[in-house]
Amino acid sequence: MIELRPAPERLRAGLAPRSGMPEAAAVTAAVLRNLGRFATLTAEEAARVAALGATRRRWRPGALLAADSGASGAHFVVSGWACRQRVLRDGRRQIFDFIVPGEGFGFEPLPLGPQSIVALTPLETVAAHGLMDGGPASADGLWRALQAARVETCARRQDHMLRLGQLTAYERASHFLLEMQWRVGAPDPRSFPLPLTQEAMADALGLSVVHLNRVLRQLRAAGLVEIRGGVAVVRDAVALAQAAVLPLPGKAAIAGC
Amino acid sequence: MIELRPAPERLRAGLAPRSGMPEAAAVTAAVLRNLGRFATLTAEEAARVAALGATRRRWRPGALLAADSGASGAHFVVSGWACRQRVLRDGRRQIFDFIVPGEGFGFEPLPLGPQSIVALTPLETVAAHGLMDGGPASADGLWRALQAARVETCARRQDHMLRLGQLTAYERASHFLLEMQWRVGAPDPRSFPLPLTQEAMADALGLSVVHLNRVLRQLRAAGLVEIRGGVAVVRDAVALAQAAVLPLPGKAAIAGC
DNA sequence: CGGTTATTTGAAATACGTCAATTCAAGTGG
DNA sequence: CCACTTGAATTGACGTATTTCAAATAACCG
Repeated sequence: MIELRPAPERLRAGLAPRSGMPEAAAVTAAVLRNLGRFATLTAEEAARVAALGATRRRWRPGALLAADSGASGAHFVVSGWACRQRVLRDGRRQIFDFIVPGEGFGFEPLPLGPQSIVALTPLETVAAHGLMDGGPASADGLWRALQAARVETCARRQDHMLRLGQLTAYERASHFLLEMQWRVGAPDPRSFPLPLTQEAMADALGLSVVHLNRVLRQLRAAGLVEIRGGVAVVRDAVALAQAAVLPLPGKAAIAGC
Repeated sequence: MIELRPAPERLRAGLAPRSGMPEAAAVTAAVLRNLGRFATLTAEEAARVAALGATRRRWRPGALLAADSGASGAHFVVSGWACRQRVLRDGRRQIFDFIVPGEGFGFEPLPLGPQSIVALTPLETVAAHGLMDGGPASADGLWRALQAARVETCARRQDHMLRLGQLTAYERASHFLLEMQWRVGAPDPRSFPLPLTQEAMADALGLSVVHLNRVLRQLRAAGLVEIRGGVAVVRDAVALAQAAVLPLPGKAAIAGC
């Protein structure tokens, strides 16, 4: 049986080529798209975000973006994927959360404890300095979007705890993939970029790589979802949601810290 | 072999009798002790907290203190234990966190998500309304204490994720007991109140009751810790800490650019 | 193309869950 | 003080989910 050849760039799926736009704005397109999910921004606010493009910085996979007491300031990831994680002496690591293009980190005013933020793919960030200069009043939409994003992050953490504590491996994987589909929000609802190694997913879901691999094979065999070349293809969204047990924080479901 | 008889009140260990104090202040003693862990309060601030005693309210085990979108306001638990939890349709439940005497809930400005706060023992709360009237400046110590408590809560949640995702049952139980010892901060460092059923602990740690029971038996047999009559007795703190696999800040990340 | 890292698969070990029953402690009412 | 009840703790036997070990592809990268 002849397999279709996966796309040439495997782990670059998070890097979207944006050719037709003015350079500065193109950099922060993902950020605008993401913030737009939470609140509508005024033209002035959008311009303020676009201006951040000047501070672009590149990182390679494995780079440490921020460490423990991370007073490194607020940033947005404009392309590529990162994660928050913590590593034990014996090598076990727990990934607390992934950071996808358009999302930020370091907005918490206080140190968050012994965690570090690490690039999982080639990555680009921009600094979020001065975004809120002038206080909440001067940029209401921005402020509300950032606030809402933080709330959603909290909700996601709860979902993650529930996954780790109560769901089976099969349910965990399904639920995780659904969450990612919803977060990444690709134009085509039937597939979305997922430039993660199985090892990274396993460390997030609290499973061994081997077992995650088997579970993914099950999902593939059952015709629910298929991951190939850094892209996840959803073949049966209904069945996938059913396998995931938990409803996603799609609408009114939102959690506090 | 004759066993010592456990204390008569089994699950009441969280209810400390405070007889020698003036009534109003006695109610909130646990709150003052807890906030004192994070910042020193002025006499004026302490009085403000003590005044909350007038709003005392009682709940019985199983009572629902706050529900999903619970805009029920901020409260302190002054005696007894509660938890934040979420229950699945099929009955599985994940306990996200326990709330011990002196700790508060509902301080988040935003709606709680699909979680509820439930009493695990007979419980008393006071409302925290008006605590911060006049803004942060008027009660600096209080404000810093509450802020620090919130940060600690976040850190605890990360610890919990790490427990659920990476630690074995034995390690989970050890780590959990250590955390509780530290939080409850009893006068005698060799024992502390733990008025939780094994079912509650199991639901927090993502284990079945039966297996948790076996793990606790192992810990007892190994001479590390013993739970009896709602009180945990730490017999070998060093070995317990060792079993808990104290996690360390993430490294394993390449410093790159 | 060769070296490296990721994915995939098999077989065996084990950690953990389920089912079912027993014990134990505390409460109730006679 | 003694049946009787109820809920929690405990234990055994057994099934299953998940891990570990080991090795073989397959994909990627310079």
